[in-house]
Amino acid sequence: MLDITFIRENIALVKQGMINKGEKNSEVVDLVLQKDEEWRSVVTQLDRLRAEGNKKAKQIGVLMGQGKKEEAQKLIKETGDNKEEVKELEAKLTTLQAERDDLLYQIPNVPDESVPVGHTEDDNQVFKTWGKPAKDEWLQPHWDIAAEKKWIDFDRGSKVTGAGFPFYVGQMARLQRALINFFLNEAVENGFTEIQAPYFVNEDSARGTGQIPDKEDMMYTIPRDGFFAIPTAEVPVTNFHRDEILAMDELPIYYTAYTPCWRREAGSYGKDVRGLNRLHQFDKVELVKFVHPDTSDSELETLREYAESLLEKLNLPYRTLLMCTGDMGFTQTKKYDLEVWSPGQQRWLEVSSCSNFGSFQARRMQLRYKNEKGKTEMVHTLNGSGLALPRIVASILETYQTEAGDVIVPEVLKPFMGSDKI
RNA sequence: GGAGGGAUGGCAGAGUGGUCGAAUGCGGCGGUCUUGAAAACCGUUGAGGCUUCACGGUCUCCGGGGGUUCGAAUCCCUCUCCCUCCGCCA
Repeated sequence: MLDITFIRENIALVKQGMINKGEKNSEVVDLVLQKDEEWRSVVTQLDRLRAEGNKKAKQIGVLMGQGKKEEAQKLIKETGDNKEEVKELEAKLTTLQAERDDLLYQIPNVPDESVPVGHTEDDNQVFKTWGKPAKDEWLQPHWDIAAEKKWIDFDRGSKVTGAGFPFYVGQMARLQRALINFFLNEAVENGFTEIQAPYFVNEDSARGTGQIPDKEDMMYTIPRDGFFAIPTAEVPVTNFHRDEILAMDELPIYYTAYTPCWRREAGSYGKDVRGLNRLHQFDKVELVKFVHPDTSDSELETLREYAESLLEKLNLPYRTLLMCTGDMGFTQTKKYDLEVWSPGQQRWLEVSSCSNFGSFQARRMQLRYKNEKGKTEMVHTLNGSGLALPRIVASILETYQTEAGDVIVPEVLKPFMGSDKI
């Protein structure tokens, strides 16, 4: 969420940000300010009353200590009416605060000024392209290759769990393990600390990174225990430092974590869900950064460059998109998407999303640091995929297939695969 | 799953109804001393809100939530987490 003081001082900016992100109800900005004013006036009233009550209670204490019971009794009688009023105001304050926060949660993060204004994916800017997308006639989509070699078993996955939960068999399972190892090793060599995280999180964590209330429907739930199956490692890893105040010399902090990810993906259909394009369970190596506010802009660029380097090492053609305001999401100030080329489908597939959240997540999580002057301030958080596996697997199968029907192992994965062919 | 014991400031650890937001020690920061450092000594040192140009004033927070009371870190209820023992177990 945004800082209410920031909103108060930047009304036009926040509203314009909402409009640019495609949020229609920018009048919530006015509503939240109105609520906030009401809230503050009640706080002032309540504080004054409580101060009075505290003073009397203290006096009573002193009198009791001196054994002046009658005088104390007299004072006790006086406190009665005050009490009722305090209770009333407290209830009012709680309500106002809930209403204010509710509105506050509806206001998205303000896009960075370098982000192109636009409404649909057509307005995203191609920031970079790398490699030459293969276009040969004979190229097959990965689902045909995988079926032929019995590498991925979608049918048994459906039987055992449901659609979108495939089995990976034999060399395909090994290829996934190879990718996970490759990605983790690379991340660690680039200064990220490896973390193994819980696969379920509680409600506070889901709220901390903004899945609740914004994207609640994307997650699988374990109602009996109040847990959510993580849709990305971002959730547990970013919440790792929730409710903490970090020392400035601890920053920046870089983490990487491999986890499975679960997403309900309600409403998806058609070519988007074919093969490995969109699954309910998939594997991903995630990257998370906690940084000083002054550095988050440059940290986003190095995060993007790192993610790009993985695709380059795998020798997979890709392009990087700078997402426009309308296509970037609620919590981000700026976001890049990396899309790998799928020769068998002749289309781009998103394999990484690198985002700067500014202090938006940190404020929800009360994740702060002590700055130069000893004042506590919100840190900035960033994250990116490094990388998501299924579409990489798809792209490898399609890119590294030969006309003879083999699939060659990418050079950097050979040490992990123990063979030249899959 | 059963029985019992806990949760206090960065850490350790007092505090069982009344000037307690909290003793004391350690750590941190500043200073004195020193060529420098250490030791010693002195001072300082939680977070957040409201208000104020500022000085300041004031409120809230002793795991979370609720209650009793004029007054709660202290009493009651409840939840969560941790520890010990038993059971089960990868």
